[in-house]
Amino acid sequence: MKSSNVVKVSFKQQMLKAREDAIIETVNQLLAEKGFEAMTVDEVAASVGIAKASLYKHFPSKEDLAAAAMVRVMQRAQAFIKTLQPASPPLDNIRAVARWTMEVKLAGQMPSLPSQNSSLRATLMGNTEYMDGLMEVSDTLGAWIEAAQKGGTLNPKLPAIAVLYTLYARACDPVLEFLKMGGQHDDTQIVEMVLSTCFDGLNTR
Amino acid sequence: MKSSNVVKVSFKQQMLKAREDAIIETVNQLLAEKGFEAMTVDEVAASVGIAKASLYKHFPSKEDLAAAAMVRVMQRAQAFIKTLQPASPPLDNIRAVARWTMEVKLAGQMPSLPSQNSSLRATLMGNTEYMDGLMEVSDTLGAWIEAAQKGGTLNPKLPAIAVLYTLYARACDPVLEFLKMGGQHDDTQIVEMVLSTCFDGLNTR
DNA sequence: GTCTATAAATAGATAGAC
DNA sequence: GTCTATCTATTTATAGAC
Repeated sequence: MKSSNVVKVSFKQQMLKAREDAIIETVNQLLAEKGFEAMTVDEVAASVGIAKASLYKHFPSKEDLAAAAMVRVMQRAQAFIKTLQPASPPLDNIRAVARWTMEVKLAGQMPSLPSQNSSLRATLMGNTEYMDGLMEVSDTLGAWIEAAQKGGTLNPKLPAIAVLYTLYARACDPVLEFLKMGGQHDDTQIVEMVLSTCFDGLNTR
Repeated sequence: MKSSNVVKVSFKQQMLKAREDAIIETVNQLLAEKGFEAMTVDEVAASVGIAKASLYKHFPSKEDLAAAAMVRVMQRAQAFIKTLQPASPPLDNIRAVARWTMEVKLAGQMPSLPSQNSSLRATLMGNTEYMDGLMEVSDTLGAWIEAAQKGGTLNPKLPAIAVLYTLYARACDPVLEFLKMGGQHDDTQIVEMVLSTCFDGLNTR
């Protein structure tokens, strides 16, 4: 009897999680496509295929809805970073993260960060899961950056924080979509080009 | 009598233009601060200090209001480019444009480009003034880029269009505001750092 | 052209039945 | 938890007096 209950509850929870995953997936896509302000809860509900009121049973507000999607992306980033070899040259890992970020963006799955004074910003900053993830990622990348600078592969004259921000900025680099719209290059080529401009610069070497 | 009329009309038109300039100035600032979707017409009216209905006598829609601000920025870019010496090394002029773009952005006067499927996008693409300005700027920069690539100062392996997009992207580079928020560097230092990452890359040279 | 007042549409969010 | 129906606030846009 007890174990039966446990199983039932677990099953229900699995269903719940599956649905919430579907919701977050949709929100993620809409955030990447049009941003937080332009995305409407009606759209989300229609796209998921449930009533708007049902959405609000899962998430208390539009901000929390978006925050859940941001948390998921952050978790994916953390998961990807864990697949990298700590023993690899730091620059290799840094480049791998930049490449991953751009691939996600090109796949239309990178939610654009909220602009300066969005209501989403405050929600995100109060979201422990998101902030913890952000800090963990920043710590890992920061260590790699400093190691690469000491190792002489990354320019040691740049503040490490500037390098870190430059990496983060690949998540919202419009060059990727511009080049994709041009139709002259496939995703792989685009990623390689932007990687080149990012690490090697525009000038001749 | 006739000349008096002419003067009167001209004066009225000057007043009109002055007011519209003030409106556009405000819109420009709001666009830079929060983007098109988050900016409201009420805000604009309140900030300018006139009634909302009066705004609509000047501009037929929110999109046209924003487009006017975008046109003005484009005109400023064109004006700045005209101050540059055609005989200068192309790379110098390219860097000057990049620097100017970032300075405008840091001053909070660079409206963020509308995301992929914004209603503003369509309006802008149908705005001859804006599109003509964009093409003129692109032609000038494009010529400099190709000259710099032939001259061996810009990496000739990169498609010129990719270089052009990379320059345009400085107008919405979040690294600038991130570094500014950090408070560790002044605007001049920030511009120099981002210029360095843009043209020299993150790697050691 | 500027204003007050008001439409008309849409947004985020909730009530309450099932 | 899901739904339909509704609320409340806000938003873009207009009417109409001056």
